[in-house]
Amino acid sequence: MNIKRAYHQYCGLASALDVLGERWTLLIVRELLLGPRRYSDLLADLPGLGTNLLADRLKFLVDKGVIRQCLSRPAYELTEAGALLRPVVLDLTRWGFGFTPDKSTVDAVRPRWGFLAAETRLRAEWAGDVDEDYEFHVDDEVFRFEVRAGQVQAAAGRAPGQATVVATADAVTLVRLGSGQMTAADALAAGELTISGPTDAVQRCRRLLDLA
Amino acid sequence: MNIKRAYHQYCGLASALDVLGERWTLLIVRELLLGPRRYSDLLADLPGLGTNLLADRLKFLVDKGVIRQCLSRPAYELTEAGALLRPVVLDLTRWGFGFTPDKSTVDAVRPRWGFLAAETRLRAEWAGDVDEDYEFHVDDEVFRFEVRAGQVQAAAGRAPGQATVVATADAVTLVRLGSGQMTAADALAAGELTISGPTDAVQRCRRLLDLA
DNA sequence: CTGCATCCGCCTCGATACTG
DNA sequence: CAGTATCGAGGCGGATGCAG
Repeated sequence: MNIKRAYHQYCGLASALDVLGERWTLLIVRELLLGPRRYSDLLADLPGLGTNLLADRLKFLVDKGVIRQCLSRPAYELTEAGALLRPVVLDLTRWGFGFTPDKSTVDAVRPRWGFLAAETRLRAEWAGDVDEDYEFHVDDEVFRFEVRAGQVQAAAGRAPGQATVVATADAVTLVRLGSGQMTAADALAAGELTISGPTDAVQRCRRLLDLA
Repeated sequence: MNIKRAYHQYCGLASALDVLGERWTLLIVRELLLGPRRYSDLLADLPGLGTNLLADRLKFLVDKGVIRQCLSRPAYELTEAGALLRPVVLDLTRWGFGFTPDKSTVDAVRPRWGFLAAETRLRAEWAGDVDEDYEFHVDDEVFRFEVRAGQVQAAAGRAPGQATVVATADAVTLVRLGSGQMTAADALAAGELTISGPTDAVQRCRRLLDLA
């Protein structure tokens, strides 16, 4: 059980795949990108993943230093090394949109996958020198972008204070937007995406997320 | 055989992994990053990969539009969609260097993996407004960076014309450099890396590849 | 020899049942 | 709730066969 299959290649990519290459592993990382999650949450959001396999993967990732158990709560979170995977996951997600078919009934959808699709459109260089939060209400869950000093942070949950802008959409719409199957203009016109708040802040939010 | 295991998630990352997530797939893409390669080359450079599995993977990637058979030669090459994976592969490689152990005798090494490690250090924003080629002689193979109008292209083989700079190193040294196990200064001092050419061009080459 | 296809043993995966 | 134990099915790895 401890003898894992490895590529045994002296190469960074092979090393990365020795850690992340097995089935479900990168999807578990994706689930943790927006903050800590519990075992049962992961299991519920990854249909088809067996409970034994989830336990194996979590143990392995903890051992590799990609994730860790939270100190305060019974949950898992990314370590600093794991958080470095965010650009990789976003790049891969963008690339994968070229292969995402139209929503079929057999496909599962989750609010955070929609929010992740929104994040793939994030152009951090447009983060103005403002201090504001943009909330995304996706189906029944809430996420946010925190803009601070030209940096943008994505996380689950409501904004700490009052959000400057509140966007509302369902997950399918956000994935359609991210994959280019639908334009922001169309989604807004159809009422499938709403962005409310002060006009100038809404403009900044739309520019930041390429929702022109 | 045609019923492949898929995640059935409406998410770009899951779509990407449905294409790239199986064993060996991304390593095959890596092998094609520097130009077309033949079936037997791939087999030789991917020890442990069975011949049937390589045939399956190639067929699958052709079907997905990530690679294609060359028209002129009996070889496979990346399509435009496949070439878009370059930043993903480079990012993953960089990340994986954090998990690359010191060279052990059981690990395979290939010249192009060394060159890839060099490319992970490429900072295209430092590509000056020059027209020159930097050749890398890695073990018994030759690769090059072509700098043209602020863009950099990496490929296998000698430079079309006369290379402005010629760097020489073995693959292990380049992976050590890429993974931060060794500094360029140390490699140069030890003679494990040599960079020859006009002084100013050598400087540009070193700056471009963070070999200060 | 190159470019695969076939066969076989093993290990991983996925589902279910069970436990602290 | 958070895992562990078990087991059938299928993907994987290695050896071999075979056509061009």
